[in-house]
Amino acid sequence: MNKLTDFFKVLSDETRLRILILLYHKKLCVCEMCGITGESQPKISKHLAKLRDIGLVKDERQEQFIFYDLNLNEQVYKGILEKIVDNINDYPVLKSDIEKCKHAEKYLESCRR
Amino acid sequence: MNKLTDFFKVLSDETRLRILILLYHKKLCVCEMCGITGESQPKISKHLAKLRDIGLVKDERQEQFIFYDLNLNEQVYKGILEKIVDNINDYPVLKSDIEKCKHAEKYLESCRR
DNA sequence: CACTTATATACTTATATGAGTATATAAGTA
DNA sequence: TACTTATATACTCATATAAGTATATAAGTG
Repeated sequence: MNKLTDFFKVLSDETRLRILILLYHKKLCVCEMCGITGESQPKISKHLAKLRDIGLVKDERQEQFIFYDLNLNEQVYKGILEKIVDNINDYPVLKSDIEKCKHAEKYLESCRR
Repeated sequence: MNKLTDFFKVLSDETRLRILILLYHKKLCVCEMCGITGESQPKISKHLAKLRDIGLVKDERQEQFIFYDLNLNEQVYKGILEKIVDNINDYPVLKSDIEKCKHAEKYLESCRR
């Protein structure tokens, strides 16, 4: 059951929740996630590291960028994220993130600030 | 969204998760929950207090006992608990709790140890 | 009204967690 | 091979959290 409670601990942090909901929709690289969420790179990277450690995401380098993708083995986890997405209108921040992620590429250029 | 992340923080503690899944099945008093889970009374009470504070459970006195019941306003929350229950075979502790809660009354007598 | 019982809370302590800043690493490019 | 860029990690500090023990409270009972 630790795996389940650990999963909920992941979701209990807003930044991580935003990341997971983003990745639920699209494979993204770190600087895209920074751009979309407005959070700093170390912050995003650190949370991604946690997600990676417990196997919820996987990373893959594509040229200069490292792209992250969901890696949800358990059906339960997928179902829970799905519940949130189904009620996305209740969560404006998540909804706005998803909108922005449709044009994620534009955050690639502006990666360096 | 804080409400959502707070909900997940609730679920990230094993004791609270056990309590919520129990209450999902049956209205219970504190000492029944202690008996079923094997956890101490202050521990259970403290976690119930948190659940009460954020409005996830409601309490009601019946004679000597104070019974707790789920108070899930949001459909999302109900849906998430449902996902867990649907996969209860993956979580032996929760499954055993539910079994025990079918005979919860017997923990009323033995409340005082 | 004293006593018991069920539950709640206070206090202490140990541990975990997250943020920010600075720095390291590793791959790509000139 | 030096330089840049993208990402990861280390370090520090402030805050949050959970557990255990002791104690308070509030209702019921003799």
